[in-house]
Amino acid sequence: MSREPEQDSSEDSNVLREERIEKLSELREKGLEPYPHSCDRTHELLEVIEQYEGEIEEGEETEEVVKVAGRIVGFRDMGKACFFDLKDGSGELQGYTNIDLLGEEDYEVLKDLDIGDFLGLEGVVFVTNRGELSIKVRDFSLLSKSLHPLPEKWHGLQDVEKRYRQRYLDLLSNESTREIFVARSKLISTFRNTLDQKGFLEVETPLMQPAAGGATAEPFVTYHNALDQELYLRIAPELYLKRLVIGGMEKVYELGKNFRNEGVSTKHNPEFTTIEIYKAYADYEDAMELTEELITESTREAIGTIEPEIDGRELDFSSPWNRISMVSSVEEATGIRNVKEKSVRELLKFAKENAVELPEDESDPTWGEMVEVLFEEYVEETLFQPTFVTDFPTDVSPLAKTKRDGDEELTERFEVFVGGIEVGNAFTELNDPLEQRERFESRMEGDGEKKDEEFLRALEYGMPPTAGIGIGLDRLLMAITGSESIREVILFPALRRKE
RNA sequence: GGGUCGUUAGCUCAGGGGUAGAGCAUCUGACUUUUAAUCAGAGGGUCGGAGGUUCGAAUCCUCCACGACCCA
Repeated sequence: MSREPEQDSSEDSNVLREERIEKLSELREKGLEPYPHSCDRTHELLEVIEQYEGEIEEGEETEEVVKVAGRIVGFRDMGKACFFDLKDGSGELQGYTNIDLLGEEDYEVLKDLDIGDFLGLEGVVFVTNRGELSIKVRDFSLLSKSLHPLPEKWHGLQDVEKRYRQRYLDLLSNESTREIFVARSKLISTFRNTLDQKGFLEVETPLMQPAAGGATAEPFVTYHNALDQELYLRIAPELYLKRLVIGGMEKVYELGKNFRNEGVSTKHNPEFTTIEIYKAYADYEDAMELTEELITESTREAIGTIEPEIDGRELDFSSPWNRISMVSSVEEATGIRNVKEKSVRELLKFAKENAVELPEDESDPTWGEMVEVLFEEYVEETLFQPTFVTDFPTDVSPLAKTKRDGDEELTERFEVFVGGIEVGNAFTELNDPLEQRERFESRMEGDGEKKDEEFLRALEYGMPPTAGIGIGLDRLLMAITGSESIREVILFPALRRKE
């Protein structure tokens, strides 16, 4: 069902906006264009600060004339002189001018500008009586007029809904928000740089797939008219990336979005960003080593430390990280002995006695599913320090190879936990095509991993021993910034359309 | 999907049956080195929406919308 877009009812057609629109025509009457095409600048604000901070004595001023630009974020009118704060992408700098510097006519124009307007300034740099580096403005030009007042500068924008819907205001008025997204950018580029340096190729595989595989999740469905078929937004790139390994691309990664048509929560957004990495001739031990390096280095670049304080505790990424097998972790946390030998019935009994709720759709759980349920209930959120949880049960790991010691109940699979959050999942990839077919088929009854004939055919051509890693970048960013909600690390999180 | 809480001026927030409030922002005036500038004055509201109870509702009740948190 499509609906006509509705008039934006939040548009505050109020007095403040009317006043500023009135100012637009006044400016044009004076021959000043409020939206010029370009501006001439010599310095970013931070460059001015770095060049002159501590270099000028109080009362002195530079001979060099600088041209800067930015948004007015504060204005202090003293009558025939005024101070204002200019902000650009690099930083903030105070401007000073007076009626003698500008002449009466220009000075009146300047005083009539509003907080939020973009301004180009020309002047010399000096230090005020109070010791603040400032620019003494001899000329200015309006670069862009703002029609709405900015959020109050002291408290910033607090309304959570408005922060998400109008993220630009959040970014402008809350420095901590800006820092998170700068960190996000650095995190992502460090993953890329590190892998590129190691000779990995970045690849792109379909976001729209004829069958949604590689994970267990409800997909979004869409439709291609010319092909006359349904397509699914991918829930994971895994099965395509393995085809590439089969095709001889032995070290590949893909960084991008996955889509899952499921609940929205503090840990789930319908579209989220992951990086998946495949390396031929490697196993999950190698994967742990690579995961540790990638996460540590990208954390260092993103937030400037590998020992951040989160919730009053020090999160320490120093090597080596903790490793514990899933079964041992469950034994430790629940007190159940010899989980490996316990029957499904015994584990179910324990769960029932301890009021552990099973997933709705698990009427007839397997041993592995029970171990996983107990792990999630008793262990997961206790894993504050970076930890590898290894050797997942086979029946919850349909794409992972079983243990090399012959134990078919367990796989060479691990998940990484940081700050109590699952941030990664990796395994020695199952490359036996006939076993993979059986694994798919034994799970066909449930809602598990769907069989993908095209993928199975590719696997039958032969895939070398391979390690695969998936890391949730939103989750990782949450963990290292101490964000309580995934919405704090996604610029435009999914929200219900507002009427 | 269920529970709890929230939605009041552009922003941040008070007010919990009896005339709609403050600070910042805006507007007017004063002030030529201020910095949350200061001082004097003014304007600004469908109290999220719709019903209901009441002599009277921002306030109590019901439903709806959106959001936050917890649970599924």
